Amino acid sequence: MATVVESLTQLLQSAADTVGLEAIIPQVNATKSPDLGDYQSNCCFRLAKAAGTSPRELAAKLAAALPTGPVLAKVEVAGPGFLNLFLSNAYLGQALQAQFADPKLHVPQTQGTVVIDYSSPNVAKRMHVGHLRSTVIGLALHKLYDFCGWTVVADNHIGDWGTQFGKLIVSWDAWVDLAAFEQDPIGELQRIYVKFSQEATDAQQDLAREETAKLQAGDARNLGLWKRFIDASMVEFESIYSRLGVSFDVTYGESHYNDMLQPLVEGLLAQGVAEVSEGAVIIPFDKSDGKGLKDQPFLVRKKDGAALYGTTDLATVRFRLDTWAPKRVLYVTDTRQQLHFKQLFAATNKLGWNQAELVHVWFGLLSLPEGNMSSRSGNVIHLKALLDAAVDKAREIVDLKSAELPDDERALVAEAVGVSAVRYADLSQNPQANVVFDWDKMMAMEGNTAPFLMYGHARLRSIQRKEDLQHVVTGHGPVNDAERELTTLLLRFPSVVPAALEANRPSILAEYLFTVARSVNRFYSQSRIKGSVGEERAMRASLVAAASMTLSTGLGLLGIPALERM
RNA sequence: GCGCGGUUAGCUCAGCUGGAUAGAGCGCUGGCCUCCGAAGCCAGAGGUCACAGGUUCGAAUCCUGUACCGCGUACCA
Repeated sequence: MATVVESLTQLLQSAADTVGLEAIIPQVNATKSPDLGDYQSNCCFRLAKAAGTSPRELAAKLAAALPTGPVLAKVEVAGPGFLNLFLSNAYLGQALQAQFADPKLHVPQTQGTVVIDYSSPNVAKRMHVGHLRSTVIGLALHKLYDFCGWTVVADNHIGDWGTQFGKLIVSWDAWVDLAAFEQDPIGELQRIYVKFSQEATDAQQDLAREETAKLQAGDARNLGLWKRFIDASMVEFESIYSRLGVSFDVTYGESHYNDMLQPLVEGLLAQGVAEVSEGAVIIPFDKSDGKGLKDQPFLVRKKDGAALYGTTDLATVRFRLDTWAPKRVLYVTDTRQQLHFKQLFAATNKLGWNQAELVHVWFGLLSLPEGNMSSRSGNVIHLKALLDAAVDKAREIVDLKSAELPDDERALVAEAVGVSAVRYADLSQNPQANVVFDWDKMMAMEGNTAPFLMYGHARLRSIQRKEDLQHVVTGHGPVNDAERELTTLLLRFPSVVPAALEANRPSILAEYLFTVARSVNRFYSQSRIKGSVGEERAMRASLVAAASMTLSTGLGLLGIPALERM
């Protein structure tokens, strides 16, 4: 069965043919108020001039040619030429049944591989709230693409190579407290790293460069220490990832590309794409390479011969193309790297590496009220501390509201609710705006929050249990306003998910789910299942089933568990 | 200088492939649990959509300019 929009578009098209309009693509949109119908079309404004009439007259002709019947209950011409389309309740019921007979809820499926590069923290540092956005947005995209049929390769491109290791090695030799390292590896690494950046002498700085070079040349001792730092870091990262439900397919860090870098640069020089400038190797651009790229060359080798992250990223593109032949590659990082990726993409164009669509999914900066976050100055909030605080707060609420649940379940609920609240706080806002960290906002549990959405779902499931309802959608159409509103909203799911995916903005889905949850609350305050019988009961039970499936599926795509009880 | 963002209700923000009276949350005021979960629902107060032009039947949305804020802008990532 076609989706609602497809059906309406088709009806309009055939009406247009009847009237004698040619080659139009009539658009229909959801209305914002039920008095204006369920859908409306503005096509008459655009077409009137060519047809030699006024929009209103044309709308009247189209309305007359639109057959009311099984789909359309009523067509009205309104205002200066709007065409308001009212769907029949019976059709809405059938459309809902068809949508929920499909495990993918009519979300269009796409073939192809997408590589998603997200989270990507630096080794030897504790994850802080600044890492939240990439991780949480990246995970949601991971799930969205997966749901839409893509083959997803999630790659955690960790910062496990480069100059910070020389510094760490020098710091280790000078200051490490092994007992402290045993206790809290990352804490100790971070302590000595901060100490280095605050206190290192010039001699130590030089030594650090030497140690970095030795590491990259394969020095056994340095490699051993390096491995130790990474292992400790991965334990730390995993503890956060398991709470956030994140898992990667591969974790090729920057180190993985080390051997490819010098041959790559030599190749670029040989091809004439790169050139030597001021002792360094650059890929120069002019304005034909992209807006703002003039005089912004891409650096691929420092004058001391070392590679830098541009080099690594270029090698990474090549490796990903060769390994997975992706159709699309997403880089989920903050706004500060926009120029870098613009340069990287322009460089791949010059090289003819056009097999994949490379997309920088960027998000705004998270700062603290005291200013920008900085690991060095200690002006950070650790992710674990934030999650723990949110879980503690959730626990208080669960204890208060759901004392009847067993203790261990309350603990699980608190963990799910607290972590989800934090996750949703970040997911639900415009990713491209900068935000100032706010404890109360991150841990809010009322209003437009994850707990609100989870509550909506849990309550639907509770109704199903208490009323012993089947978890299926029959074809009975809605009757009252709340039922119609919920139905038409649920029918929009198949267009919302691809929209969120194509914009690479999970917040589009989050916002939709919020409106669904509100509609659900209104619905069961107006339409009681208990005590209802016959067709009315079947219809309401269907809405409960359809809404709970939509919420659990949608929440799942955001990485939020849809609990049965909370 | 150039590039990329931001500016909408007291506060935090949606809405930006142009559409009919600009929406939420928090806070504030007032209702709703003998009734399937009140982490909820209903009602109310609250807005020159930064400013100025332009395009259009129609602009918070598109274009141009201005102001203020943030970020980036060759050897860190």
